[in-house]
Amino acid sequence: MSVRNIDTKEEILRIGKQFIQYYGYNAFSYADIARELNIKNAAVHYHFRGKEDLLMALVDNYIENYQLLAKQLQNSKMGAIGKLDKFIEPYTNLCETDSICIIGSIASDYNTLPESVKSKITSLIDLVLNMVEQTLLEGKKKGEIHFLESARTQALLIMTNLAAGVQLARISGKKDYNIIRKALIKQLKS
Amino acid sequence: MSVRNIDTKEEILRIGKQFIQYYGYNAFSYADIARELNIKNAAVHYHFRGKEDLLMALVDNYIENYQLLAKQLQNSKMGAIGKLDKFIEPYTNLCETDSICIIGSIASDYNTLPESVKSKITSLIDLVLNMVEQTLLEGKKKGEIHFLESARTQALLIMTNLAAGVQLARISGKKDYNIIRKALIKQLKS
DNA sequence: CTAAATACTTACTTATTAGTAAGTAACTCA
DNA sequence: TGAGTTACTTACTAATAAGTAAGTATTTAG
Repeated sequence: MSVRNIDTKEEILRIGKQFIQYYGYNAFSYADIARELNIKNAAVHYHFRGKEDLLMALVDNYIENYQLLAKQLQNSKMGAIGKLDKFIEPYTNLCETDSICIIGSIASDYNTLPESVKSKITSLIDLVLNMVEQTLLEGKKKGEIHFLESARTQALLIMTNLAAGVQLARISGKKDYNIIRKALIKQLKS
Repeated sequence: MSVRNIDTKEEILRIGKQFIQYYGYNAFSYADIARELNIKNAAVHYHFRGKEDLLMALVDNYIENYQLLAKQLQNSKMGAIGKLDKFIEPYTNLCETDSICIIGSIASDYNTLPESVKSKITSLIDLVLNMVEQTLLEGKKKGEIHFLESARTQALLIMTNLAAGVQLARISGKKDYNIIRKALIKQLKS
């Protein structure tokens, strides 16, 4: 080897994340990742024994990031709307690249995934739902936002609106996603 | 051939529909369909030249069915809530078999699909959204249901709640789907 | 300075994919 | 009755999938 890569493992994770959000788990291969990074097929297997391991690492990654976000939101003095914006922002970014969220992507391929991933994704959803729920409760307490359902139910509604919103945006364009996003915030404010 | 099948073509469509809702477009093969129907791979190709043609036929099928439903709802004397229930019912049935709706399934695999399908799925979404929008407008006019957003926006919210609701149900169970479904109806009634 | 560990490549295997060409049995209609 | 036509099967191909074993160059540690 002439030039060593600084961190191939992280690059594989980066591309893997991109691919799963753009193509879906069953529609990209180790060869695709290798091509993108100008390495060989087997190099990907060196860092992640199998596709299952790569997916597990990716989900772990998301869990870590959401745990971090949850802590940040907990400790932040930001208002509930601001916090929800922080939660919504990544979905808006996904739209820009015709990508969908990891939960939607995994849910779609769920019945073809190994058991290890199936059980891990449950904690990710729990984490996200709890974070939104807490933010909603806090905002309601402060009188900043309003909703009639339980915070948990409201969190479910918001999450499904966003997850399917980015999916819809792929087909009928970002306009529909933005309509959904704005309606969500508007409803909570009124 | 000893015994001729009554209608293999329709059987292929039936299984194809099942598979796309259960596994996703990129996770089932003609071999899978053939195995299920006890025919050979090539027999599937006889009825549908390629996977793309099968998918097109499936989407056409959905379009026909939704056109029929739209007409039925238009001519029905049923109330708006009853009509929405008729729209929601299939999603509830999908949940029972850990399946997701065709729009969600196609949206997830969208970036890997042939152009022909991509453009056709747009009309399906249009059809569904218009149907819900009209039902909402009618119900509002009669004072049967209430919502603050435009009927189109409200239709988008309902559709995304349901589409992602069935996806979520795969992972965290039917309970969450039912919470979403009941909250939707409750909100429209109040 | 050397042995082991790291980060790969080369070269392969086995399974599965979509798809096709050629053959065949049964039905259909003139 | 016999010449299509329909609905397949048999038997294949070329491409791609995930995955592995063995080799190699570079880095690190003692």
